[in-house]
Amino acid sequence: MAELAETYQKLYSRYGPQSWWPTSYGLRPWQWEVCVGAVLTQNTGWRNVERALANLAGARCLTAVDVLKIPASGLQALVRPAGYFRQKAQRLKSLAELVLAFGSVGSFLRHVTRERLLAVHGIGPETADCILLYAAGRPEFVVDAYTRRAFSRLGLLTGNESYGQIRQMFEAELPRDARLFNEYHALIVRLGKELCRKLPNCIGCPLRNSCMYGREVG
DNA sequence: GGCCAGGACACCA
DNA sequence: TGGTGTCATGGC
Repeated sequence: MAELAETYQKLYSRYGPQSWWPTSYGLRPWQWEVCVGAVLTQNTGWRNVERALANLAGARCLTAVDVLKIPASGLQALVRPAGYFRQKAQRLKSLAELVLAFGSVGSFLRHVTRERLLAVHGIGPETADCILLYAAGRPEFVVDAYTRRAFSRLGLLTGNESYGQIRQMFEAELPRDARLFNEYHALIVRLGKELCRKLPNCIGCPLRNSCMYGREVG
């Protein structure tokens, strides 16, 4: 499966560095903003997440302590643009509780385990891996809907693999390097946004003229 | 008006 | 264990 390393090189050549994760709303510390974004982006476009982050910043709800202090109804109103606002407000409070159980965001990121994150109601495997990779800087590969779609299109996945199977596939072949995993996931999302969702053999596929494997995609 | 977006969980067979 | 329904907003 050397294709995964080769695919990364081709995506990087095509799109260049993506430099995820954007943190520019002033939540503190910036790693907490990544954690909040990871929850808010669940099944939601990033533009709507940005509206919610701007609301939080505007209301000076900047830290995990602030999230615990604010009434649920107030937090719901702030995150409303990101959708599922009742669920996500509760999930942010649960995550803030876990963070503060470690004393600080820094301590939380150094010591929290993946299992401890997954034990939080509303934190699933992708959200947990996003937090570990993008906030804690740990080499945990993030799998999402784009990964399934793009690599199924390339014939490297059937589309029926579990989250853990896909994650293991990437982590087994690639060097465990957080910067690599960071860029790779972001590049996959960039590619995924260009792939036509409705037509598996779409002639407009961006891979058509620089196909990873020297053949038509589909 | 329908479809989709950087998921997770409850419920059921 | 796998399939299905639910949660919700905003852009196109």
